[in-house]
Amino acid sequence: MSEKLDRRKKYTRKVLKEGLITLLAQKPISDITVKEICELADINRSTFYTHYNDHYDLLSKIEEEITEDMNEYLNSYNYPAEEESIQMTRKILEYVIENKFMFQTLLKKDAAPTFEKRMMELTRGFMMNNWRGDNHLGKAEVNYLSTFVISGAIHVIKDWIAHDMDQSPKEMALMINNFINYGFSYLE
Amino acid sequence: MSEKLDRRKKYTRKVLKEGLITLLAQKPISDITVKEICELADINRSTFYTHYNDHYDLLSKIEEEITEDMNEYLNSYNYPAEEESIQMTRKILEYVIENKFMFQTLLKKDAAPTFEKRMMELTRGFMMNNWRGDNHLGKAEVNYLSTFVISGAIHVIKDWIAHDMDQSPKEMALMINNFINYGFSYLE
DNA sequence: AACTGTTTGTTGAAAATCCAACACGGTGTC
DNA sequence: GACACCGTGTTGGATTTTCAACAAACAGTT
Repeated sequence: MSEKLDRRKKYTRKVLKEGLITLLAQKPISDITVKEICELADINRSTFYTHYNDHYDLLSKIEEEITEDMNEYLNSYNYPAEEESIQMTRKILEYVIENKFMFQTLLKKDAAPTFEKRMMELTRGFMMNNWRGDNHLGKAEVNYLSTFVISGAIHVIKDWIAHDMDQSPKEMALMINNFINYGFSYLE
Repeated sequence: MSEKLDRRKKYTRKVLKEGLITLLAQKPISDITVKEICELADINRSTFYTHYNDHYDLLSKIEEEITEDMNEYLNSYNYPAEEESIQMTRKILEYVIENKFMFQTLLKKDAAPTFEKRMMELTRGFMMNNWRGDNHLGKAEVNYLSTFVISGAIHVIKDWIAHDMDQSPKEMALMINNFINYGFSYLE
């Protein structure tokens, strides 16, 4: 599954990714050139093309990596003495805080529009698996509702990021959870 | 004179140097192994040997680089409205401050004993060239005196570093200069 | 429309690095 | 002393990156 990477490959991809992230903090992906990324990363441009098709490809690989990593984190340790539904939300927020800069640039308006979509899907999948299992309703309806609810939650998170994460993850998790709960109460 | 370095060489040498400096901040050069440096720098050990003979060699290259760089700096721009003899000392201190961490580790006791010697020579050469030219005395005596004076000055700088550079470079330059002047007044 | 400058994607050969393996010397342990 | 362990320096072949060059697409200027 995961190819063996020798040191050089690892390094090359690392600095190219860092380079793109840096540039994404300044301008949207469409204004960024491959040449620019390579100069910043101090990597020969021809090397770039042995790893990625273009800078959009590189961006999607970055996003892929983050979502994979986040997914792993979400499925890891749980705080034992906390209500299950709050835990989930809290862990998501913690992960966001850990990768503050990354999320700030990738969720920024127009910087990388696809990232938000990925986050939606990941978060939704996770929630669908872990939310209290008492949904005896039609799958379709539940799915649509979760889209509705999670879209709202994600945008609250974006707001939170925009306000430089003033509230603690725990605090925010409680609040967002109330929103989500209220949304799901539609089913009852 | 200076060979052309392709990106890879530059990078390799850069991280190896950084690695050694990091380790030197923790223990003396004699306790450091080549293997250790390579692991920290994430560079294959065989590559190390294509650049340096051993870690002492690497250290000397580092020192060489610093002294060259410092020499260049010392011969650069002068503050126009300041007395010549103070300027010199001040520039030296400024350079030290710019490379604070480097000097702190390299001048640390037992970390790298040769560095001090290099600094002595460099500083002395610079002073001999720039000090007021009214020395109609025998070269030999002036040389010995300068050794005496500069050795004192360097150890004052070491003290200054050890005290985390509380005083400003300008302040220190004035003070050290007074010491030096007093030393040279021996000749009069 | 011709011109200028810039980015793109691709190529081939040179250069550098990686990796695994080796024999060797030192150091400490039983 | 025999033993295991670890760092050393070196080698050869595989892999990767670099560099310089190229034709092509594109944008902006006059």
